[in-house]
Amino acid sequence: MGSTARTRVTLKDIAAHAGVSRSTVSLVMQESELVAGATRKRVQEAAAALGYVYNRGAATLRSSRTATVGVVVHDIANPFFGALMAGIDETLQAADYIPFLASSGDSLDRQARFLARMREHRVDALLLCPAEETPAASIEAIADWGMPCIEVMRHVGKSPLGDYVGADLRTGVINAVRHLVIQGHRRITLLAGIADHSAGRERLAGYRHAMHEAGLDDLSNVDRGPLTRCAGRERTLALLRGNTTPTALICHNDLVALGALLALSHLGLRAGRDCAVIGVDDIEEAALAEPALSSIATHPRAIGRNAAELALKRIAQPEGERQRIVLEAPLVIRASSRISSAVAQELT
Amino acid sequence: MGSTARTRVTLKDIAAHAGVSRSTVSLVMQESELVAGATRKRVQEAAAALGYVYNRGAATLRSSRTATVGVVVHDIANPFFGALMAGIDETLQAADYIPFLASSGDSLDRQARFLARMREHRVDALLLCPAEETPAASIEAIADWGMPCIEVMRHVGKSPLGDYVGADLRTGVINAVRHLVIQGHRRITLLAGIADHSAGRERLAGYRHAMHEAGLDDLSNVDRGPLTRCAGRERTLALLRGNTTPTALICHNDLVALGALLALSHLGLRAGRDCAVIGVDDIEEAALAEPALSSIATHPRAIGRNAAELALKRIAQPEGERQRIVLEAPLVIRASSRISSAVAQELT
DNA sequence: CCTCGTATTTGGATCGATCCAAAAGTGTCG
DNA sequence: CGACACTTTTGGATCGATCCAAATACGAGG
Repeated sequence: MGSTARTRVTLKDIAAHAGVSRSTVSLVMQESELVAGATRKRVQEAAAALGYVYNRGAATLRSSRTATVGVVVHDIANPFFGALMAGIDETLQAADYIPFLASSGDSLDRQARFLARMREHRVDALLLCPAEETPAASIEAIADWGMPCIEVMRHVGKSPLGDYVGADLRTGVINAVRHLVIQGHRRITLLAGIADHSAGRERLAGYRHAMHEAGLDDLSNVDRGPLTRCAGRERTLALLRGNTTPTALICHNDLVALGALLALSHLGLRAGRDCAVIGVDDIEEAALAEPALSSIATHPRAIGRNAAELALKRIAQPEGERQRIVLEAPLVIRASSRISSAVAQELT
Repeated sequence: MGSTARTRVTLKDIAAHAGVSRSTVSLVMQESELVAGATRKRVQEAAAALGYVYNRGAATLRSSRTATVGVVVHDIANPFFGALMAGIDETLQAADYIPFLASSGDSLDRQARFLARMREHRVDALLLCPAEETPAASIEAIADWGMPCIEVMRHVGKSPLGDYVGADLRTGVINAVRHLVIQGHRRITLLAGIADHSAGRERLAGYRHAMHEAGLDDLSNVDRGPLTRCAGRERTLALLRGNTTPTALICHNDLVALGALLALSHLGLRAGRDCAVIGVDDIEEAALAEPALSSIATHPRAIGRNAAELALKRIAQPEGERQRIVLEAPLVIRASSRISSAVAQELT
């Protein structure tokens, strides 16, 4: 197979070899229906014989389609975004698109630099988990560039400006609170993050709504802090040493919840019996924790798939009606929030 | 800021606005030293005033540099590869390069499709964790295409054909076995994967070497199976129910090891006291498991950084001498492999 | 003032595809 | 046989940058 490094094969070479014009070869490459079957075959054979490699850059220059999509996440090392990316990759691969990836580290500066680069590369669309504090103007600017942008998981402003794909965390948290209330819990604390973004606000709204519904407004308690496993452990320890200790914790994500489980076992308490714990995301680890962790499942892979599909649709119809896809975030009940260890069940 | 959608600004427009030629503007964009300071400033101001966006596609057509790099991993949802990717992204961002990402799912077919696409996009280099069973010919073919390729974590063939970045798992496993032997363990089982690739062979070589060194050849026991957390649990249960039960387990990766911990606690046994467990990768979760998991640290982020740096170097010097970078994989000793719970220490 | 070397600037060709309007080929039918 | 409709094919212009050899500007020295 090893070919000698001769000069690069272009459409012109194929045209000469197959006895047709450049234009015809181009049409074949674009899988156009215009060209006759016999001709198409001859051209394809010539291309194969010469070892032709399509030059997408050259095609882009004329047609301004790149078959690429830009993806920005906060931190690709976080398993949640890994799974999200897996869903995106899967869908794009099937459509012969390829993702450019960047981690913003929740820094506006890095996000801006990446966006500028994506613009230079003329990606066909952008999948953006906006960094904290991203101003609405940035999203509008992207639209202004003529670049379709899908906001994923978070959106800037009160409600999404354009296309959006996320999980229904509000309902998820409401279900979680109801599930706890039914079991007799009254002092339910929300372990939230510090930053103020849509995904955090949704959780908070669900929590407030459900606590109010249960007549527990005056027992509402929101604890704000960092969102790592370690922080979850420390914050839980602090809460349990306070004077009004909660009987149940709803955590911003599973990492924090797993930290909370560590804190409980460190104090010799049993999650579920002594204090209920519920996380968010239902990462793989949740089911295998000891005791198994109840969690509001956000299905990152499915979100990734939906977001990528929406991006492809928007590329095809740039002016189509904007969509807002909100996937269900069902509560998965496991031992960490059950007094008795009855069989696992799911609430919608 | 919202500009109306007028026709796209090109070098020609800037040239007209600044009263110079296209060529001069081009030189400014390339940050060439040739152009006089005053002219440069005038051009830059004109570009800013007109809202110019560099068209990298057009530049590529002529210069055949894309400022992109292709990255192939097996599964981006795996936290190990997430961390690896974070290191790659970090390094590339600093150099104004951008990664294309694809998950091969360890499928040769998907890998081949992605490689073909990368070729069409003319990436400047490739970072490849080769899928299982990748033939050496594929790697040679990539080189033949004139595309620098860095093998990461795994390499095809006995030893790397070209550039390679990985971790010294052989020494890591040797240290693990020695650490166990010193504590009196003799029946040490290696929980390996099924596939035959370099990373698996290195672990095995280390294991065989150290067992031989300790005169334990006839007690060597390699168990092959799937590499998930669940599989780790099941495989450990099966081993402990066998007739010659191991007193220590060295697991292919931390996921398997965490599964092993679950199995032990399920049987009412305590890891470290009743059976030692050591994993590979030292993922974040390892330190927080209960009991804390000993692990051979592969530092995926550092590997990602090194691999990306090597790629950049190879782009600058395509014909430079091939490199083989093998990072240390130190054994991090925690409670899961210690009889007494002495303070944590590290072995090199 | 002219010459020569160095520092800047420039026009035209070029990279490799697509687009478009027009040309060529094919078949049907009065 | 010629008109007409329809299917295929084609040449030239074009996308927006870079490359290169040649032109020009500038300054110092004779």
